[in-house]
Amino acid sequence: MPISIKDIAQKANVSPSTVSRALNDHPRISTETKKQIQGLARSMGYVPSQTARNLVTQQSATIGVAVADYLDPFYVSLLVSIEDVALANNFDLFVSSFYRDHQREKKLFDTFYEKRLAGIIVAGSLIDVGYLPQSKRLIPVVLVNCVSYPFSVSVDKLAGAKIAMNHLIDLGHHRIAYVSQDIPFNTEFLRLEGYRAVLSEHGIPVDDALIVPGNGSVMGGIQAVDRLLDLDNPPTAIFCFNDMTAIGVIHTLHQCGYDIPNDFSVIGFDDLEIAAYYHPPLTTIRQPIYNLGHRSASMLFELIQGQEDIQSETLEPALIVRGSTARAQDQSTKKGGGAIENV
Amino acid sequence: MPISIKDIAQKANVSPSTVSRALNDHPRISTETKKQIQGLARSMGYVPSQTARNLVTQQSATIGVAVADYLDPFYVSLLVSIEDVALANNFDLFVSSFYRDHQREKKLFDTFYEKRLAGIIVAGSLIDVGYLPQSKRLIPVVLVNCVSYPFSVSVDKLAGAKIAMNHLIDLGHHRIAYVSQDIPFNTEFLRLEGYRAVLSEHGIPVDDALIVPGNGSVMGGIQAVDRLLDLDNPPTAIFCFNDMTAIGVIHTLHQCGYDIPNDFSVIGFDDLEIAAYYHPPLTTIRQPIYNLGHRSASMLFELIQGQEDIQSETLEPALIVRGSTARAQDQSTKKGGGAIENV
DNA sequence: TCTGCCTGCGCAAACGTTTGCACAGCTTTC
DNA sequence: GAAAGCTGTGCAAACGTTTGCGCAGGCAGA
Repeated sequence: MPISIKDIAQKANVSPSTVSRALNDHPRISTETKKQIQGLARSMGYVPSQTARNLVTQQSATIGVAVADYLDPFYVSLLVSIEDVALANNFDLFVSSFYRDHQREKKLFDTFYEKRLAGIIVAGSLIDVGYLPQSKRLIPVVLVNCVSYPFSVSVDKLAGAKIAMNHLIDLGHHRIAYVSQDIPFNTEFLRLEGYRAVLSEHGIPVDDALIVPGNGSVMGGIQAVDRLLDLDNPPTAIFCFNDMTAIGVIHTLHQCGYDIPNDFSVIGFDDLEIAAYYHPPLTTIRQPIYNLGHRSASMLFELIQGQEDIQSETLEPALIVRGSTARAQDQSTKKGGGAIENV
Repeated sequence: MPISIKDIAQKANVSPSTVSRALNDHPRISTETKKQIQGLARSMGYVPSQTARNLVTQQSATIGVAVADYLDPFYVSLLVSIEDVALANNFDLFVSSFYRDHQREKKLFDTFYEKRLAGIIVAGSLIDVGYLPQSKRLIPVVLVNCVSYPFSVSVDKLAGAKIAMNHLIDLGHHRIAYVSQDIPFNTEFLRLEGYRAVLSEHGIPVDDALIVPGNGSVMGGIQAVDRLLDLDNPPTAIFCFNDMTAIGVIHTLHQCGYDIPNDFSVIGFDDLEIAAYYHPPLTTIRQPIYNLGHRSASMLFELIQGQEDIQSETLEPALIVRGSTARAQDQSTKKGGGAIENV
């Protein structure tokens, strides 16, 4: 039984409404009683109940954030940038991870709704447009990296994949593997599309054996390498779904005695903090994570405030060249063009 | 205006209380009306309001978790294990990071209290015993890694530091640096104490120049190396506050052209996932993170349920030898014992 | 002096639930 | 056949706030 506004009212010989007004700096209250009540509240250790306030005002100052997996630092960084915006608006965050499980994602959404949160941001959603009917339930939802949803902020994955592939091809690689994500959702498709498109542009046939499944984590990269090394004709470069995958890939190649980047070029996606500090430092495609979170949160607040003219946004990725990619060893001077048969 | 229990009541021609009982599987309700009301609720898209429920029952099924910094994977892993226990108890988590800022930590605690959460777990607290008077406010608080607090679960940092130091000394190192944490709180002191104790045990004088400040992040490790390499008589081994620091240390040593572990042995603390996948894989002191979170959460639930006989717990760390430490180059056969003067 | 406005405060309803109590109708027990 | 118990439901209070409305007293303007 924490102390309530009524307890203060009783002690101050005023009504609860006066106390409420005093604590909320209501204009129609004398400065004298205001001071007195505020002092009393402090000395009695009063802490307002958000629960009661939310119930009566029918709104809450917290937004829900669901991320695919907060063991992936990408999502944590995203969280931090979202938090910045939320704090600036005096909102706080209810965050949770659904561990890339769409059942848990749906359940999480219910939880958010039971808590009557002011709005929701979902990053790495597996149920995508599933939010369309749900969001009729009068609570704004912004999706991160989901272009099919009307209120979303995304990084252009297709462009990112193309930049990565062009980088590898510019280095003279033409036998390039792609380690994917096992869960087929849009950002995965776009990367694959970019992979294929760039190969075609350079007249390199797509070899399906070089497209191996990962799962977005280190372990996925490890398993992928096992498959790639078993190939009769292994790749010379590996484009990875994300940095965590790339770390798994490089780690395993190291374990097998290979040198990176001399034996294999490896490129990641995300540009996590660890990418710069890994050994070798990772060449990767940078997602502008801070902007991604910042814009998503800003968009959500615009929705909460009832703005109408809101449009999805797309941010551009960038190539960050570090130490995990290098010129292809064998036919390093053959650059692009022409249908080059595998060795 | 989401639909409420009253809307259902009206449609079903019963009282709100009947609806409430039907939805909560109250025993004294006919199976017939129960079925009908539950079906109606589903078809009308009813979602109960936790806000209202919490207000009337004066309790909530969510616990607050404050971590020092969720950019450090250690705390994220901790979160995951806490979440496991919470979910098993049908509670959810309100998590937030205070970024090693004690102002933000205090503010966070207020937020938790305003939300009238059922209990609180704080990991990496900077205000320690500050929770003693606060916790009189009838909300249970469990601290992780804070031995001075009566309800806490900690890893024996002193033992961990000693194990790390003994490992280095066993490898023939006697000029060993320690990269600390800048914020002086208890787990920092304990590591330093272990560092000093083991040196003394082996008759090695403590050289204060070898104790350099970090800050628990990669950047701290980077800056520490700059200072260590400037020394007239640099160390041959480096004991780091945690794995993130160790990564910064190794990265910088690599940048300077050194080989790890041949030129320098580096040992971390925590055993993050990345530790196993770094290059070289990190030798480190494993904190039993899963148990740490699991026991903390369990303890919190015991407190919530009003159990009385609750005692703090201490978990033991373990040495994980991987590739970042090796036998000292020069006088590798001199092992332990005797007062060995620095070269 | 009367009218009207402003100031400072209280009353009471409302938010959406839960739950103790009451009670009507039925069934069982002796 | 009366007493006692059980079953299913409704009433109303309660949780801790906020806020529209009302009102008393003071003050200014005419």
